[in-house]
Formats: sequence, structure tokens, C-alpha cells
Amino acid sequence: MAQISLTLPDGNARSYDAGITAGEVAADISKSLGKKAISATVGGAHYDLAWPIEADAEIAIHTMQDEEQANELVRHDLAHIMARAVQEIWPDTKVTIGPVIKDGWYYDFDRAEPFTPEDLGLIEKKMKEIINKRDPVRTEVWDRARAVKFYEDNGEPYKVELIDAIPGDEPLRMYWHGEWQDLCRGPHLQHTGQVPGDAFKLMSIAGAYWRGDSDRAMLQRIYGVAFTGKEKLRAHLNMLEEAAKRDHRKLGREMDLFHMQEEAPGQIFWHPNGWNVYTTLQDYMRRKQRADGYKEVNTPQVVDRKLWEASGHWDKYQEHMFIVEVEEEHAKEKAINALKPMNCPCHVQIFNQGLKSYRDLPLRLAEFGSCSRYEPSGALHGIMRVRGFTQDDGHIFCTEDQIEAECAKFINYLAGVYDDLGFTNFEIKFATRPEQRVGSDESWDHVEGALEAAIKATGRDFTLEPGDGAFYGPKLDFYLTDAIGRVWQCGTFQVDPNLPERLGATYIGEDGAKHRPYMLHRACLGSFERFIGILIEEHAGKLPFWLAPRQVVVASITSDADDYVVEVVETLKAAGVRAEADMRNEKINYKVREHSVGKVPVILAVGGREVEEKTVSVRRLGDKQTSVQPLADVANALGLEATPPDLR
RNA sequence: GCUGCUGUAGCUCAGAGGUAGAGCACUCCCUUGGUAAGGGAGAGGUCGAGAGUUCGAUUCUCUCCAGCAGCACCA
Repeated sequence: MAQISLTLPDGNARSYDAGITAGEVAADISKSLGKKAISATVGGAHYDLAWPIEADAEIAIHTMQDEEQANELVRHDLAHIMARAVQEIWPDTKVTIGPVIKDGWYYDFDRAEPFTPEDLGLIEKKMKEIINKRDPVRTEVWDRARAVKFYEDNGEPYKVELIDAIPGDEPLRMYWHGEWQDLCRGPHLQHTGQVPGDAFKLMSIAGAYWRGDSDRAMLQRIYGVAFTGKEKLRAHLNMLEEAAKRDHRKLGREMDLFHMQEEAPGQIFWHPNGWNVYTTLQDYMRRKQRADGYKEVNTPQVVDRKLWEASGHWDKYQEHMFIVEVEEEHAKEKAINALKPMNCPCHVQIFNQGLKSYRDLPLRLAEFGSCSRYEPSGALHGIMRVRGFTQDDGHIFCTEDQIEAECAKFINYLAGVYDDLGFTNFEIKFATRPEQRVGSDESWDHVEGALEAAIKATGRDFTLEPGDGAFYGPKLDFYLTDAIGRVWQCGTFQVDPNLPERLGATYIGEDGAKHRPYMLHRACLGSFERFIGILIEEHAGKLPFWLAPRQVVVASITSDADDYVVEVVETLKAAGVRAEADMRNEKINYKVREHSVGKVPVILAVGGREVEEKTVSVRRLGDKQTSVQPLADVANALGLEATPPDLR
């Protein structure tokens, strides 16, 4: 029997017969480790304790204390236990796949009857029974033909299809939790009783397409969350509750920012408070982009289909466009227009007016461009995914050699804006050439190289998304996260040689000949709507003072202070602060509560003492403490705070 | 768009085959109260829209619309 050498984390090497399992190694190290072991990392791979080890490797034995591995195993075993429970309760259910995801797992089932919320309780109960049985987990490696036969005989067509989709011809790993069987890569725990029975919860039922393909069957997906202990589960559920309080739809109502109604799905009625945030942000962006070398433009909303045909959008996105037909009495044919779904073709029209010289490049055009897209009904989400929105759009016309510098310039611009708005963490994804594309490999090499060099020059991390670029060029996407961890694309930077080509954009080069410019599509916030949604959730409604729609409420404690309240409000307004008076016949407690719920950052209470001393009692949102300060000082300080960061 | 769920007062929700209720918000009165809800009275609803079953529908059935969760989509 061949010998292999296994190196432990402490550097010690041990010699074993090839084919020994990690479970046996753990038991050999110590009896207690043998009992506590749940899995191992062998040569960098996560190993089941029952798998044989055939070659020299570094090995680390894991116990429930190793959060990462323990969570993976617990969640993965729960996926199997849940599938078993479902099939025990409803034997006609077909199983498909059940992977581990962030905080838990899901499993997709095919069953004629829909699962109900009450069913979740039944399934949970059955799962706990299975856990209490401490059924052994067993694994074997089968050849394909045997596995296919097995699933055909058991009436599990999805499993047969999965096997067909696994490339190559290697044998397959089979797992049993008790008598219940599943095709699975593993690893798993050793028996069902190792799963903490009080640290998981089934969360929701939803539809999901088989293999993520909308042309195929709709399955029923059950989501669960699981942790290694019940305290961690509780903390997670708590976090979700807190996150729900930050939902921009809820805060939008509480702060009286906007509303939506069914006559205009996916479009926003901005209330005075919300529009104040919007315009304050827009004014800020206008100054920022002007300072960064952009020229602001504005283009039409309703544009003849001819332009969309020329740009290629009519062909590809017609069903996502709002079509406007105009029938004029004397017209030979009725005009068919579309509300613009994007601004780029219009910007090319501006570029195309008059001859452009290489001396004009890079030409940076910016527009707060209102766009309308007929998004699928199921995609709509508060103000984050809407049908009517305004991009902080911009297009840079430049030469190939200017791309890298423009990209670096844009990333710095974006980082500065995000920083001012309270986001220091954002994710950059670099999407490169897809299979279906236009342009030469040489040109792709050059452009991708330019983007990569530009990001690297900023020293920021990025993740590579190979094949995710647009058909015409690579792109960078910038992502922010909402209250419950959903990730939203905000900024973008895309290199496009295609649209200038289609719409005939040219410039006169140094050589006197016409050349084709590159077009860089870029947006920093993405859309004001989505960005404000994220801003609300990120700050839990406590917007930075300069952005807060209602900055200060001056509240009287007794009506004797009313005149002074007016004086304080006027003083603050003169200092550039959005201040309002609250002289209602209500107790100060009541006023403080109401304006706190409304997320007003500063409440100034004034009563007899303040009138006497020309002071105000300052209370900041979220603080329990108040402090009495001279009015002049407070007006000064708040005036500064009310100034947008780029003007301080 | 797909699967499932939901739709009752401005908001949060209760209710039942015999034409509707609470709390908060709103209006008025009393109260002048020192930092997250003082007291009283009043007003407010085509029970998402349409059709069907029924003596009678807001309640049951169907269709549509919108919202929520997830999937698919996101130029």
C-alpha cells in the first residue's frame, strides 16, 4: 500500500496509507477531535470526512467552531433534509437542485400543488424529526449509466437531465441522508443529528425557472436560513427586521418624499420634500460635472422611430419602449415615435452638428436625461427600478488613445461623488468581451487593456466578469447595496465604437481626413431615482444635513415664545438653512416625536429661558441629549453644514 | 413576463353572504405643557375595477389592474 504524507496546520507531517479518510486522520490525531470533526480542507478543497485521500496534501480538520465550513455543511445538509421532508410529506414531488446561498439555502421542487405558508411549518416540523433521528449520511461514487438508470426508475427526470448536463465522463457522487438519496457534489456531515435543530428557519416560497431559463418549467423554490447556533439565527432575523425599517418605500412615506399610484406604474410622484432632495442632488451633480469638464445639453423626449432604427434599438428593444403614435389629418402616414429610452443617439446628433476637429476631443456632453422604458411588470421595485427615470448621463467622444485617461478621470470623479454622498464602499465589475461581438480582437485587446490600466491606476479592487461586456465594447459597472443586501448597479462606464459608426459620427484628424470617434457612455449616479432610493436606505432616512429636505424645525415650548420662534427661523433661513416653525398648541414631547419620525435632523426647542438668553436648545436626530447654545453660533454652524460639500 | 401571496379610511390593520370597525393621522374644543404620543368631541370608506352565482356580494367564482417576494429581464 502506497504511503502518503499529510501536513497539519501546525507544520507537522504524518504518514498514512493512501486512501485514508479525513475522518480517520482526525480520530488518529485525537479521540476528541475524531468526535468533533465535521469536515476537512485537503489541498485547498473542502473534503467530506468519508472521502479517501490519495496523495500528499496539507490537511486541516474542521469542527463546528470553523464558521465558514460549518455554515456550508449545515446549510447544505439542511437542503437535503428539507428535500427529504418534502418528499416524505408529498411523495409525488420531484426534486431538482438545492444549493447553499448567503445565510442559507434553497431547494427547487416540481409539484402540481403550490406550497402554502402553512406548509412551511409542516416541513420544518418534519425536518426537526429527521434531525432528531440522527440518520447516518452515506456517500458512494457511481458510474453514470447506473445513476441515470436509478433516477429513471425513481421517476426523477430533473436529476437525469442534470447528469446529462455534467460535462465529461467522470463518475458521479451520490449521497444518502438515511434512506433518502440525492445526487450531490458534497461534502456533508456524518449524520443528520449534527445539524443544529434550532438554528434554521424556512423563510419563503417563490417561483423559479428550471435551470434559470424563462422558456422552461416554473418550479417552486423554498428558501431557508441557517446558522451554527440559535443566537446567530436570532441575530439574523433581528437584522432583517431592522433592515425592513430602512426600506425606502416605507421611509419615503414617513418622510413624505414621494408616492406612486396605479395609474402610473413605475413612475414617481415627487412630493415637496422628495423633490427637494432630488433638486439638491441635481444641483450638486451639475456643479460637479461642470467642474469635471462636461458641457450640459438637453434633448427631446419624443423621437421618431427612424432614429431608433438607425441606432439599432428599434430592432432589439422595441417591446421595452413606450411607443407614441401621432395621426395627423393631412399626413400621408402616421408618425410613429418612441419616448426616448436612452440619451446616447440624441447626443450623437449634437456631436454631428457641424464639423468636429480632433482639437475638440475629448468632447464631454452631459445631460440629466429623462428616459422611459417599458420595464416588465415584475421588475418594478419602489423607486429603484422604474419606468420613468432620469440618468445623470454623459457621453465622451474621444480617440482610442484618450480612453484610458478618460476612464481614470471618471473613476476618480465617481469616487469623489460617492464619498460626498456617504458611500465609501462600492464594487467595481469589469465586464470583458462576450462571445457575440463586433470589432477586431486587436481593438478589444487595446480597449480592455486601457480600462484595466485605468482601474489599476486608481488602486481600487475590481472583479472580472469575463464575457459580460456589451457586444460593442467592454464596460465597468459600479454597484451599491440596499438595506437587505440586494446589490444595485448605479454607475457605469462603457466603451462604444459601434454607435458612432451606425450614426455616422466623424471628426477631422490632424491628417485632414475624417475619422471615427469612440463614444464612452458613462453615468455616475445611474439614475436619480435609484440613487435616492439607495441613499435613503444607506442612511436609514437620516440623510446628510445638506441633502435633508427639512433641516431644522424650531418648536415652541409655550406660546409666549412664538415671536422668538419666528426670529430664529428667519435667522436660520438667512444663514442658508431650510428651517420651519412649529408653533402648534402641542406639548414639546409630541413635537419632538413627530419630527423625529419625520427624520428632521435638528430640532430647536425654545421656551421662556431661550427667549431670555437668545439661545436655542439643540436636539440632533438620534441623540437623547440636548444642549443650549447661543442662536448666532447655531445659525453659523448649521449654515456651514447646510452647504453642499463641494462648496465648503 | 412567470410562480405564489396581497388589495377594507391618509397610514397600520381587524371583520363578516344581510350594505363596516380600531389605533394613529386630520378638524374643532379644553390644556401653556421643557425634549419620542395630554384630554375630549367630530369628520372621514362605491371594502382595487368589471362580470358572474345569489332574494341579497365588500365577503363566493372568474377576468383584469396594481402591489409584495422570488425567478427571468435590465440598451
